[in-house]
Amino acid sequence: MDERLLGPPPPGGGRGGLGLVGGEPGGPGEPPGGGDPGGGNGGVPGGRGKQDIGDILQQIMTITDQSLDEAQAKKHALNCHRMKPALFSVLCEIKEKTGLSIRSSQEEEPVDPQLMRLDNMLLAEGVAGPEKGGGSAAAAAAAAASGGGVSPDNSIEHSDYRSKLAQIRHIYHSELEKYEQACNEFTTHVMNLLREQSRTRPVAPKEMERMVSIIHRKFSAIQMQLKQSTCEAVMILRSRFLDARRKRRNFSKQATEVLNEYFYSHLSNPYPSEEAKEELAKKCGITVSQVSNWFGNKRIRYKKNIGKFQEEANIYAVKTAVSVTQGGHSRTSSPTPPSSAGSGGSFNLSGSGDMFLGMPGLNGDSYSASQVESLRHSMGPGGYGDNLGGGQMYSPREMRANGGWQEAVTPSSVTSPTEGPGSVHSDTSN
DNA sequence: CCTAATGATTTGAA
DNA sequence: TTCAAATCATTAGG
Repeated sequence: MDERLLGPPPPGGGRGGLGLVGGEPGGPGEPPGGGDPGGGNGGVPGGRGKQDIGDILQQIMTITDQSLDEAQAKKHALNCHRMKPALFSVLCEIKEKTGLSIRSSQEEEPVDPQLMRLDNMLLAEGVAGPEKGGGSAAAAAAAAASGGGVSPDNSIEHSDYRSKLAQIRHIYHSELEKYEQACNEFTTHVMNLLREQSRTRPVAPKEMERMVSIIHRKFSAIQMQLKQSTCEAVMILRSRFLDARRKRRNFSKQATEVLNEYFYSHLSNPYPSEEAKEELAKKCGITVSQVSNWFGNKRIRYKKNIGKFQEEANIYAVKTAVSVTQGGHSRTSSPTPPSSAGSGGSFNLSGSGDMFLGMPGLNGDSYSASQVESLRHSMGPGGYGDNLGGGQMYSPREMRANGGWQEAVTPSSVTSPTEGPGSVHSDTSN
């Protein structure tokens, strides 16, 4: 007979999906009064009222321990309970009193500075922001900035870099979209939940907003992680592709030619000014810092082993001498390396600054830096070829030059047994 | 594979 | 900041 009261709720009950939007009014719940343990007594909210509310509260308390099915049934019972309106109003009152405290502890979003940083970086890298256009534009800008706008080999590497960056961007966006979707889904989920609950207890719209903002905050925290790892990936990519040390390219023959020309024609003061560096960089299709690096390396390596660079020095000395005496037009721009200059141009050298440049080559280790210096001094400041190229401007460190930019090197070191091209010095006496 | 050459980076001084 | 010096890491040639 009353089997329905004891048995489990029929499957057709109020259980749509997760029971979110439940509340089927026509569900096979208890008949009126069925949930009333005390029975009788009509709807008088007097003496028994308290106990009724306690009952309901108990149901609420235990609801979490129940299976969903039962919970569903109880919920329905709750909604249909005749004391529900009373409970509702009580809850409203409670809420009224606590509402202020809730409200005061919310609504302040300081916009995480770290998130801003990440956003900015992703935007700058072209990962975030407008799809293709922004990305390629940023990459192109980076290429232009680093390569001075030339260098075809550079662009190949950059295309590789760009494709990898695009990959990252794609992953980033799809993940972001996924998160967004999940966030929206979850938000509607919670909203539905709240809406349903609002039939049982008072739920202010403010509260809903707060809930939503909490959810959004949680998801934005996840997004931040995504952004962070994306940033890391980009950084790694950058370091792998843009760290020139890892992927070093030798400068083009022409570039080294230009640089060497400058170096040997300013041998007395091989410190190009900022302007000169810029011009050299432009001419060579490299960056200014690369020019600086080159000169730094050249100076130190030249100084360390002048003998080794004699031939080179001769070559460029000839070139500059020729270009000077012949009114600027010379084979400096000719693609063929002036290997013939070493032999064919030797006669020409004796007249220009070659007297000291050629000597060491003949004598091997008999020269010394001080000799070179004194010779240079005897020739007057600037040495040979220093006036090449017209508007040459010395860097502020020019004073160093006359004192000898290679003064630091000790002449004895050249003749010391450890170096000298000709010296053998085998100390292996064991 | 070994080695020299070479561009870039690091370190410390001025 | 720039430079010298030492060092690293890659490239090129044997």
